[in-house]
Amino acid sequence: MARHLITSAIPYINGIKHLGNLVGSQLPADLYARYLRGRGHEVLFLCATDEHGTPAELAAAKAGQPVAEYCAEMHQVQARLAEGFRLSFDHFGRSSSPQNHRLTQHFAGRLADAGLIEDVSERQVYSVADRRFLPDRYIEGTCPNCGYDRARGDQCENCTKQLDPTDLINPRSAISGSTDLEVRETKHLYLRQSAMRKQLSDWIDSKADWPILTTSIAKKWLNDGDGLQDRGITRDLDWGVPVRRGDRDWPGMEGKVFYVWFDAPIEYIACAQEWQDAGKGADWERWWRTDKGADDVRYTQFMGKDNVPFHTLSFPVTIMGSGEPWKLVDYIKSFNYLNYDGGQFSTSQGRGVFMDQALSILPADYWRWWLLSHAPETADSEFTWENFQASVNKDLADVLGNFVSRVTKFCRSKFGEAVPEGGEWGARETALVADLEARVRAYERHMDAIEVRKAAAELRAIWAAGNEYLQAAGPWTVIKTDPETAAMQTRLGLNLIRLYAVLSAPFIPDAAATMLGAIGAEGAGWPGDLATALTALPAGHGFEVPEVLFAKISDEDRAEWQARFAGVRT
RNA sequence: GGGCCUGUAGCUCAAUUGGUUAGAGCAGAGCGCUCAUAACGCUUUGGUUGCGGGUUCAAGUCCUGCCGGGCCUACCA
Repeated sequence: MARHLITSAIPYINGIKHLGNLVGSQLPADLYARYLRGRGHEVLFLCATDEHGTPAELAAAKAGQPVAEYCAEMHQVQARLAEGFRLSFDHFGRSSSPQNHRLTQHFAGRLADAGLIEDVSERQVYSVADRRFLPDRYIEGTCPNCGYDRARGDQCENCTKQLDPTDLINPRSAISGSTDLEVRETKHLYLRQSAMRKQLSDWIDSKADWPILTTSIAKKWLNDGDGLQDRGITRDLDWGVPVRRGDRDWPGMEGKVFYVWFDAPIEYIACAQEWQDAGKGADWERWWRTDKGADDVRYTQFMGKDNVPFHTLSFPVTIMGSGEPWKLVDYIKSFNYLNYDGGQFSTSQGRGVFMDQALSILPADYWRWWLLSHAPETADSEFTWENFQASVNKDLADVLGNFVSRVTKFCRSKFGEAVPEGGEWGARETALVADLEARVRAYERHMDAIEVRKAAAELRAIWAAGNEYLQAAGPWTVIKTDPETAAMQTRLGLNLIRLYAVLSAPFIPDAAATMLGAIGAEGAGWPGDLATALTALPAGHGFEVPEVLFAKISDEDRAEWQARFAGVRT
């Protein structure tokens, strides 16, 4: 059995995430983690909240709270929602943890010792009224190119021209609207990514099996213009990891913090320490240090495409540049965006369905199934209520839910609530087993390759095979003339429920648990040989008819939700 | 502007990386079944693979030019 380290891109702290965020990283990561655990592998699945940066400070200010308090609260909110969606993190950490502070400072020290950090003096816009330096996009003004009066300091959204904040006419703070701005000199640390360009390039080139989306973004950044640019890794903010060189002060950097994108990926590592410190495990370094047992770990990261540059370039520079034997990522699974009904999901504009709203409408499994079976793997995909209703009703209620229902109810009415005895498999059963053997192995291949949509399609076909078999076998007719054979057919049907529960658990864990509970097979393991797996429930084994697994979404429900979520979240 | 991705049936997606007659699910039509959440099964209609050239014995796949959609473009994270 292999050991798998899995991390999901860590969600930003400033609010509740929407379904697009969920399907882009945390949900597929959970699918993979659950699958690998199901196969018996040792898994460490980590996620955390990303808590630093200007937006967090502003969100806290807006909420009228100290930023630390705000982040602590929002972390709890996100943790509860993660539980609600059954995200099976081994630990859900915080990038503001003391462990991450220490580790971030440690990495910075190592990188400085290796000559990969340099001081750069630069001029930045400072807002006197806000008493802070403003990131480019927090400065608004009139576009010198097209005259649009709400152009941002990095780019004009109207004419798409890239801008420098000092280009803007009548610049003002996007935070307060103040025009009391001045350009001040400030010193920052830069990570000399350019010095490792060759090493990174060779490394990316060696990853021929990565999704095109991942490697093409990485190569673009490596080769665009003058090649990979160095990157500022410090900011003039209060909230963050104070700039220190390991455990020493960093002269000239007093009062500054590391840039959120420097400390956020390091939290993947620190999170393992948090996991251990929380008493959930031991010896975290055997997951992260190749000199301490991690050389047999396979490390897989999940993220939306916007995160790819940081995971293919900046974080690897941090790891490689440290000169220490930290585990590098083995596979990066990246996703496109999920759109909402003709436009984008938007956190800032409150457009779409958010995690808390989703759970207030329907249980997690409904969302998990739709989102995963429509994961934006090759291109952006789109959520519509019609499609959601159709998929849920057909796949979950009709194909799977109704199968469980018809088998258990038929058995109860004809044989009672125990697996019936008698009869032997014939040609039809042997053919079914052969068909399922091929399908289950195909399902495993897709899951191993993290081909999410293909895996979902195969799983659905496996469910459908049960209905096809029942229809062809017709135990409700056979029982009139040959009760023994009908008993055998019904017994196989009950065993199929057990099989389906195990196979489906990564996608729909709650329903899978209900199914296993109903047939009294809670400890059922991953199927090896299908003939064996489908005889696991012996004659005489008791079961119960479960409640309806999936209720259908009515046209009225759909219309009501469609209307409710047509506007913006307030 | 530059780069990348994408365009296949009414809808959502496949197509073993250049190889028979382009396949699934949904929706539509017909038939069957009656155990089941009016569920299930079988059959079936539906495609000039965005458009035009080119390479090749062979192109959805490669090249090229248009047209459309999307993303990224380094100080939001």
